[in-house]
Amino acid sequence: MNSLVRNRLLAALPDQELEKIFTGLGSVRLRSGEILYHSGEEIRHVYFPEQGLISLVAMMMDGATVETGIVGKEGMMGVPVFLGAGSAPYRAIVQVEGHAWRMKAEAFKYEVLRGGAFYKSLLLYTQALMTQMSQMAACNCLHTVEERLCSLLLMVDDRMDSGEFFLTHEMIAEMLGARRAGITVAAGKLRQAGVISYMRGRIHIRDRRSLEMWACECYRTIKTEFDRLFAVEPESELSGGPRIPATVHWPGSGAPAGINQGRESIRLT
Amino acid sequence: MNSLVRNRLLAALPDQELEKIFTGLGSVRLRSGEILYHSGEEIRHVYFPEQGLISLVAMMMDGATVETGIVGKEGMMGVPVFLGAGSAPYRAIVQVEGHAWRMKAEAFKYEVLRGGAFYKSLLLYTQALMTQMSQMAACNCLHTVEERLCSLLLMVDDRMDSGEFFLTHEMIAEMLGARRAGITVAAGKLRQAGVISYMRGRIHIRDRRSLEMWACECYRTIKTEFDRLFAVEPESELSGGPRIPATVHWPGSGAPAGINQGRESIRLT
DNA sequence: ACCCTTCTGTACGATTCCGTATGCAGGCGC
DNA sequence: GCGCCTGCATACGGAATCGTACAGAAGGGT
Repeated sequence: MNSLVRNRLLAALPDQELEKIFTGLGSVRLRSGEILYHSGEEIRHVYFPEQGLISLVAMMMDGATVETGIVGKEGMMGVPVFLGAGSAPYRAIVQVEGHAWRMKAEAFKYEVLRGGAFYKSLLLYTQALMTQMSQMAACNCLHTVEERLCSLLLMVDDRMDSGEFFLTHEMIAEMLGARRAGITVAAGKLRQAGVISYMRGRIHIRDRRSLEMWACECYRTIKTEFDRLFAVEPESELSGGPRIPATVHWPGSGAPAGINQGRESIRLT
Repeated sequence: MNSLVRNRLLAALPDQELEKIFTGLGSVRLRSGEILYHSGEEIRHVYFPEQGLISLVAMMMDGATVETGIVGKEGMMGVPVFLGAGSAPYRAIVQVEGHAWRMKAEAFKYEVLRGGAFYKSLLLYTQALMTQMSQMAACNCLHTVEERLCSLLLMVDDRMDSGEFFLTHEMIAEMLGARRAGITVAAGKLRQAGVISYMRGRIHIRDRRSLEMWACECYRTIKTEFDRLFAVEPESELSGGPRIPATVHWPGSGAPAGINQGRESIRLT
């Protein structure tokens, strides 16, 4: 059975709790380039991506940007709300279009701060995000653009439903804090080696195994930590995967199209 | 009145709660170079530094290191415990000797996870730490060793009781993920300009204002976020600063020496 | 007083990446 | 079919940093 909720944080909830949360959720499209949070501004909604990709991006005064975190269907955008801070000094921007559930920050606080399984898993998710940031901090310092490109592609791919996604060299450059031309060179090498192919933003992972060889260890470190923190418990596997409350009424304009398409497995585990 | 508890997270607690926490605390010395947490290993204690400095350090397989977080009297070492993860993929190492309160991880979980003011402020501290990591990730990518050195010195200085502390070029190199020789060159420039002076590890900040000019914006971004999250509420300022329960019995071998020396103000605010 | 360790100063070729620029190509709008 | 915008390829001098190496200086131990 394919599930209707693909966001892992939501899908892992006990039926009762998911049902309760669900009434506060609305479905929204994530459009590439859309800025969800501006640096320092009040956070109005938290997002639970179902498809697509959102970046946490640190911005410098001269306009330089670096991605410091990445959120897809495995996580949530809006941890600062969860932590009791109304804003954060970084920007959240949609890199790969898709759709997400979202919830008003106020409602989220009200709903979640009472504790429960959801709360616990959000704490763990926060730890995972910190690991990501920490490792990226080290990675940015020690590894080449080429290695970091490979890690990025792997992390993106983990959060996608197919081995293909849309990211221009320009966008990647902003994520890695490098020049566009530098990305072209690095990506060119990967293409030459048959590891990836791409054309006008459409990137295709051709040989994932090789990509992992070219990547720095940071990718694996981060992934291992995610896996450790969100190890699937035996009983929840037996229970037939993610559930959705029977009585749910779909908010917004109905379920997003394509929700049952693509690969079934969530690869980030 | 000088306070006996200088750790800000503890000092900010209401009397009752501090008293409760205090029974679980023991006093320990932090010795330079001491490793408090090994990467990936179970965390046994959480630490609340009173003096000195602890680094969160990411380690690569080839032995390369980069600091991704820094903890002094403004914070706590052991956020992963708080978040429900028993370990984290980075190392905690004492950079500047001092002393701290520590608490068994189990007791900490039992004591803290019940909620209360402490819990709330730990959530905020987690946010501050994430900001630090995030900004450092960007900084490592975009700024020169010289700029980053300045930021580091400022962050260390903020957590010290005097404008002087012990850090060799070698140690700084490991924190910044750079070569020792590179640090010598950068530090040499600062000395030439009269901004700092140093001799065999003893570093003296001579002109803080200039140091801030040389530093990248990251220092200020991080500091601003700390200040925002831990803005002192009016009434707690009126109440005469940090308090300690009247009935406290000092754990360990009594209060550490020197606890009433040094500057009174906690500059990290 | 002397040794020995630790810390610092400095140098030099190699490497990575930047800043910038110029040209080509795919694909959309008209 | 023709422009035009966006995305990609490539080049070249220059800056930052690396890897490495060697030597001087400070200071503690014997």
